[in-house]
Amino acid sequence: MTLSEEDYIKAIYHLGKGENTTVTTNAIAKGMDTKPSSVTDMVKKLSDKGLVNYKKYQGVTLTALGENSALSIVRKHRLWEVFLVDKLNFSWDEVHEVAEQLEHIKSEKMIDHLDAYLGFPKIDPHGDPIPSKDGEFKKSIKKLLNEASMGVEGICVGVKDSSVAFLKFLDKNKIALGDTVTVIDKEEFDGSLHIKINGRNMHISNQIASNLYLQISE
Amino acid sequence: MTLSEEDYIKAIYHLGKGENTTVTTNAIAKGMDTKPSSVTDMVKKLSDKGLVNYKKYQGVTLTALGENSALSIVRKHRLWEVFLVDKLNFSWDEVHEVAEQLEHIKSEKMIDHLDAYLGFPKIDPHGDPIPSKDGEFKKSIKKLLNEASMGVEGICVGVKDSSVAFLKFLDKNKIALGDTVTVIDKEEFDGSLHIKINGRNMHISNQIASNLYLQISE
DNA sequence: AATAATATTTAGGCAAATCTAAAAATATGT
DNA sequence: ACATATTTTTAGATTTGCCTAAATATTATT
Ligand SMILES: [Mn+2]
Ligand SMILES: [Mn+2]
Ligand SMILES: [Mn+2]
Ligand SMILES: [Mn+2]
Repeated sequence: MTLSEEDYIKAIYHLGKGENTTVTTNAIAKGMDTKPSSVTDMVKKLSDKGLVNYKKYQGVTLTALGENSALSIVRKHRLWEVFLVDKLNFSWDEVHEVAEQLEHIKSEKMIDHLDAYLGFPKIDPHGDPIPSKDGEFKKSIKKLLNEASMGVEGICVGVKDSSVAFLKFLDKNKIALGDTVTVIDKEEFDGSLHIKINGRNMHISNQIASNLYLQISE
Repeated sequence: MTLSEEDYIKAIYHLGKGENTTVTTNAIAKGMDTKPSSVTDMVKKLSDKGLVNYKKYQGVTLTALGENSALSIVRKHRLWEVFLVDKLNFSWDEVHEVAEQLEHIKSEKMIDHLDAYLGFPKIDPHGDPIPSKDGEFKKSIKKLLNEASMGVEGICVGVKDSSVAFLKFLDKNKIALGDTVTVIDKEEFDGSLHIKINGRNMHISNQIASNLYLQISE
């Protein structure tokens, strides 16, 4: 598989939301910042190679082979992201572009050794799950904290409001990315939440809760 | 610079022996396992970009810009080789092919952080020097073992032939980088050498001796 | 059901990097 | 010095991945 083919397969996988729903030509073009005619060309090629199911005007789905390939690329992408954050001190918002390149390096031995070296991580720096070598992983959902039901547990993986004021507030209150959060109780009146964060009980306003993303694994 | 341009620039650098000697079209073709006509095409392109000096039928040399680029690629290649050996437990005969891919990843921040993470190594797993960020490195004072005089003692710091076959031969015969070698005697007839390596006596052919670099302690 | 709007495909072309075959320049040998 | 051999360049073709413009299919609207 060429670099370009890999990027298409990965895009089709993501646009199909991990589940194998049909993806349209225009959606792929938008997702990859290219033209629909280019997508048609490539989709034919991928179909010839048995990576996607394609019938004119009907959109595409990944074949079993295509889905395996997609998971393998996603695995590499996310393992490299962990490497960049854990070992090279990149911050979570700097890794994507580099991982976009690293995911195409071809060496099964390298990626397996990297996996072991990183301690077989289960999620990447954005809280997304890392498929195992044989393509298995837990599905997870990203939700705003104020939309999580009572009792739900998740990992804090991002902010909606990235203003300095908000980030300073989080810092001051020792809320950081990667923290484990459990929803203990919700106040009907003002939408505020009682949560447990890294074992510590806290009461946070709805305004805060509606700007924190939680990754919830099923 | 494209991946292919980078590989050409690196090949020209190596064929020029690190010194900036003129390199011929055929030499590049051989070194890169491609055809002379392809080399001519690419060399024109590199010349247009100011990376090489080129006049028809006269061969090429790197410009200052070209040499800087070459050193930057060599730096990346060798740092990744150190990473693979030191962190991912690759052996020195397995790293070249993967480093050939990794050297093209574009992120200055990543390579500088990698350098620091590896502890600013000065040589790669084959004993070759690693250029610093600004393209400086100590020219290696290494000498081929078959060129060393009798009685000379040195440390094995690199190989000239880095083919898998040769590296495997060395492993099998327990010859490794860092080993201390003393030249006991030289056979005039076939150029073979009697050496002492880590206290063990050995008789090696001229072919082996002419592919092992020694750093001689004066 | 006919028309308009949108989505998708086809046709034809371009740039990068490669190749083969032929032509031109350079180097070598007597 | 001249013929021959070798090296290098040119000409023309191919593949991959992309593009624009035009044609065609599908979907939405009246
Ligand atoms: Mn990519
Ligand atoms: Mn990620
Ligand atoms: Mn390379
Ligand atoms: Mn090396």
